[in-house]
Amino acid sequence: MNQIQIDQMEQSIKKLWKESNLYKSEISSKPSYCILDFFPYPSGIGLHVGHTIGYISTDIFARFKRMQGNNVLYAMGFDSFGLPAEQFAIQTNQHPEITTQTNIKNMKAQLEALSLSHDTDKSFSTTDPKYYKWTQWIFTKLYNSYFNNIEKKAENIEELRKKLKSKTFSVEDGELIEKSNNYSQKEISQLINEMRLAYLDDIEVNWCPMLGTVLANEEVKDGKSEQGNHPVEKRPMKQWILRITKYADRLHDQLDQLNWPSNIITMQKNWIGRNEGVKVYFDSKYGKIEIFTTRPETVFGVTFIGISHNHPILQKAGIKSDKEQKIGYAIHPLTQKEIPIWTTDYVIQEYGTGAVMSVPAHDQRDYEFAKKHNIEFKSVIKAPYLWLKENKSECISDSKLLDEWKENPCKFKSAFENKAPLFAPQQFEIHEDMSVKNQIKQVIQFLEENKVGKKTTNYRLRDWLFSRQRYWGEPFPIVFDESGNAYSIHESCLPITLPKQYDFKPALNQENAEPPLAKAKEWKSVRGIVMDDGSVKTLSDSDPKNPDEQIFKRELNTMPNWAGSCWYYLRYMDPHNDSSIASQEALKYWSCNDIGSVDMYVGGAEHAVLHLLYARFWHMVLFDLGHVPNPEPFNKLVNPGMMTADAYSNSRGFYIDIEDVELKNKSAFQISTGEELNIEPGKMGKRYKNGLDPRKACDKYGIDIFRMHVMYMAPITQSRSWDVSNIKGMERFYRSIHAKIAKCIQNSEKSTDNPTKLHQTIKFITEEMSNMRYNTSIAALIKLNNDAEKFSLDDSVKVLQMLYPFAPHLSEHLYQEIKLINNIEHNCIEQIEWPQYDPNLLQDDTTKLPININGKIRDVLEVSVDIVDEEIKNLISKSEKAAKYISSDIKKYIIIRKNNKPIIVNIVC
RNA sequence: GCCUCUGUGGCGGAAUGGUAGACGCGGCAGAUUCAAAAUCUGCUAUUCGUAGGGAUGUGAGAGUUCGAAUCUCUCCGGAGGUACCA
Repeated sequence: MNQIQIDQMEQSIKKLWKESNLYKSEISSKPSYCILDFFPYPSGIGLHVGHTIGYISTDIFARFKRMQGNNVLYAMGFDSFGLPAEQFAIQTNQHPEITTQTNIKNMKAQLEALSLSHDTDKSFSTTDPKYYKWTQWIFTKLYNSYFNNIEKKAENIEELRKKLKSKTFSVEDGELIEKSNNYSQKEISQLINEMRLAYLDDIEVNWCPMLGTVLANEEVKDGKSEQGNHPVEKRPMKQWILRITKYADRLHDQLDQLNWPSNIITMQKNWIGRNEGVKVYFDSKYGKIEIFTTRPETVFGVTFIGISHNHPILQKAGIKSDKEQKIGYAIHPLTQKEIPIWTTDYVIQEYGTGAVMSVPAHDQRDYEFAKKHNIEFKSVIKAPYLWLKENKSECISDSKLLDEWKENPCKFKSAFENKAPLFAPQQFEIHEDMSVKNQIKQVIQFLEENKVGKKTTNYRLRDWLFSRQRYWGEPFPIVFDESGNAYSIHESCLPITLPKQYDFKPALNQENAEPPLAKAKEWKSVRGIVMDDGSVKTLSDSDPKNPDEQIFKRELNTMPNWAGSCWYYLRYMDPHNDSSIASQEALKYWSCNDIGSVDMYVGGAEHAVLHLLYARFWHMVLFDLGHVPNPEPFNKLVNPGMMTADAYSNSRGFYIDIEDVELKNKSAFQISTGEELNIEPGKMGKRYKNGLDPRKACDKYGIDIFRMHVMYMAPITQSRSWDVSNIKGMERFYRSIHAKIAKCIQNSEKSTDNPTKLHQTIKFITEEMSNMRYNTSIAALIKLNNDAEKFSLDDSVKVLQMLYPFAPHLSEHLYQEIKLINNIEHNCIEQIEWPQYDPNLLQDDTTKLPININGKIRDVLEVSVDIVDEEIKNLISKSEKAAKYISSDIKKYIIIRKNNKPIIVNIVC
C-alpha cells in the first residue's frame, strides 16, 4: 500500500467503527475496568506528539481490556477553567468562553486523528454549568462538614451541633474531646464555624500582582508563580481555605496501599512532611513561646530561643525585625534560668511554631548562629571518642577530650547531632544504663508529666488556600448577610452561573484588589431566604416578594482550577446525571476496585503534589460522607515518560517555532530570516516552541505506523527524544505483515508455519500487555512475522487480534476481508475474544542446552526437552569441547530446569 | 544537603538470579535492476588469531552465589523532586 491507500483505508475503517458504535460503555453484567488519562487543559496551541505517549498507551490498554471481555470506561473531558484561558482572553479581548470552546474543538479533532477509542458521549468540560453545579455542590458539602478527630473522618456539621448540644463533648484547639461543656448557643455556632472543612480566614497569602490573584503554597516555587514565573509577595487577605491538614495522616498512611510509582509516593510523603516531636513552652515577658522539637532530650542544652522575623510575639512587643537581634529573655521551664531570645534568619514562620529551642552543641545551625553572636554552649550528650578526636580544635589534647566537650563544647569544629546517651539522665529521673531509645521515650514522658511539653506530630502540609481573584472559575456557592455571616446556597439553587456579559479583567489596583466579579453589579447581590438547615435559598426576579427575604451579597472570589479536576473521574461514570454527582449504581459498578475508583490512571509526574493530593483529599471527604464507595480515587498510577526534541534558538537566545525552521546538512536555519540557529534538546512543548502536531505525523506516516513508532521507541515510563529515523522499521513491518496476511487471504491458507511460535507469542504478548509493556509486545509481533511464512486464516485472525491494539485500522481492514471468506459472526475484530494459547502447543520438542564449566560456556547441546539428568551427563561426557575443560574431580554438577525443561548446566571442577 | 529514579553495542532498547545485546535503526557484503529507490539474503559488542578457537565485556571497585546487567555495600556520573523542616 502507498500512503494514499493507507490514508483511504484508515478513513474508511474509522467510518465503520463510528457506524458500529463500538465504544459506547453502559452498565452491564460484564466486569468493569476504568482507564483514565490526566485531565487535559485545552490550550491554544493544542497537543504535540509528546502528549500522545500517554494517550496512545491508554487507548491500547482500553482496546486490549475490551477484547479480554471487560466493559471499559474510557472517556475524555476538558479541564477548561483557569488562568491561561483568562490571560489569553484579556490579551485578545475575547470572552474566555469563546477561546475555550475553540480550543476544545481543536483538541477534539487532534484526539480524533489518533483514533482513540473514547466513548465520546461521556465527554464534558469543567466550564459546563451542568458539571460545575456539582463542583459547587461538593463545596457546600465541605462547608457543611467538619473532621471528627475521634473517629478520624468527616461528618455533617449537624452531628457536631448535636454533640455539643448534648453537652458530652467539648472543643479544645479545634479538636473534639469527650468532656462536658457549658456552651451557649452563640458559642456553639462559633465553634462550628471554626471547625468547618471549608472556612474563611484572614491570613498572609501568596499574592501575585502580575496575575492579580493569590496562589496556593503548592503553586509557588522559589518565590515565583508556577504559572508564568511571576514574583509573589505576602499579603494579608480574607480567603476561603480547605482544612486538608486534618487529613494529613490518612493522606500519608493510605499511600502505602496504592499501586503508584515509589517516587510519587515519596514526593507526597515529603510534601505532607509528617514529623513526630514535642512541643515545649517557654515563658517570657511577651507571653508564652511555644516551640517544636524532635530532640526533646537536648532540652537541658538550650542556651537561647530562636524565633522567625515575623513571629507573633514581635508584633505584641512592637518590634520590627529584619536582622538577627536579641529581643529579650525567656525562662527555661526546667532550670528556671533566663535565656536570651533571638530573632534569626534560619527559623521560618511557616514551619512548626516559628520558634526553636536552640542547642548549639547539638544542632549545626544553632552552632553556627551561636558562634556568630557569641552565645553560650552547653553539651548534654556524650559524643563518642572518635568523633571528638576528629572534631576537636588544635589546642585540645587527646587525654582531655571528654572533659573539654563537657566544659567547652564551643571549642569543637561542629555540633554533635547524632543520638547517643545523655551525660546526666538523672535530671529526667532516668537510670544511666537505659538504652538511648528508651531514654528519649522517658524524657518525653518526664516533660509531659511536668507539664513542660506535649508530644505532637507536626506537618509541613498547610491548609489549602482555595480562593482566586479571577473571573474564569467556578463561583462559590456562598452568600453573606448584612452582618457578614456566610451561608451556603441551597442545593436546589445550584449552579451559580457566571455573569456572562461584562468586563472580566482583574482589578490590578494592587492596594485594594477586588476580584473581577465585583464589577458584576446586578449579579453580586441577590434576594434570598435562610432555610431550616441554615442554607440560603436564592430568589430570582420572577419570584414574588417573601416576608422573610433578605438581600445577600455573593462571594466574589472564584475557585482555583484544581476544583474541577478534583472529581472529574467520578463524572465519567454518569456524566449526564442531574440529581447527583453520579448515581450510586454507576459509582459502584465502575469503581469495583477495592482501593481506588479508577483502575488505571496515566499521566505525568508534574502533578505529584498538586492534583493527586487535592483529588485524594476531596475523595476522602466524599467517602466519609457516603457519596463514593472507595477510600481512594486512583488505584494504579503510571507516569509516561516525556518527549524531548531538538529546539532552535537564535543568537539572542529566543526560541524559534519549528514551523519557521529549515534543516540543511544537520544545520538549522530560520526560514523567515535565513539566520543560522543553535540546536539544543528540550522537553517538547510551548517553552521551547518545538511541539509537533500529531496530526502532521499521522498524515505523513499513517495513524497505525505513528502509533506503533511512538510505542516502540521505549518503555512507557521512559523519556525519549522525538526521532523519526527509526520509523522506517515500523513501515517495513507494517507493509510486510499486510502483504503476508493478504497473501494468506488470497490463498485461503489452511496451515500455519510454526504453530508453537504463534502460541508462545500469544502467551508472551498477553502477559506483556497486561503490564503495558508495549515495546516488547511489538518486538514479539515483528519476530513472529519474520519467522513465519504463512498463517491459516483462523490463525491470521489471532495475529491480527494481537496487532489490533497497536495498529487497529490495518488489523480491522484485513479482518473484514477474512470475515467475508470465513463467515464470522462478529462485525468488528474487537468483538472477538482475545486469543487463548494452547498449552499443548507451547513447547518445542528440543531445546538448546548450554554447558557451563566453572561458569563459562564451553558447549551447547541440542537435547530433547524431557531428557533425564543421567542422559545429559552421558552426553556431556561424550562432548569433546567440554572434555577439554573438565578435570578429573568434578565437585558439583548443577542442572537447572524450568517447567521440567533443562535450561542450563554448570559443572564445577 | 536530603529523597526517588537511572547508568548495557555506533543509536533506540531487550534480558529482574541461568547462553548479555531479543527486536528495530544504522553500517558492511551479496541478490534483483541499464541505474537508483524499494525489496530480499547474510554479517555486524570489543579484542587476539589466516582459521578452528581464545580472552575481555552491562559506570568503577568490592561482596554474596555453582552462576550476577539483575541481590548487598562503597564510590562516580546523569535525570527529577525538595529544603534554613527545628
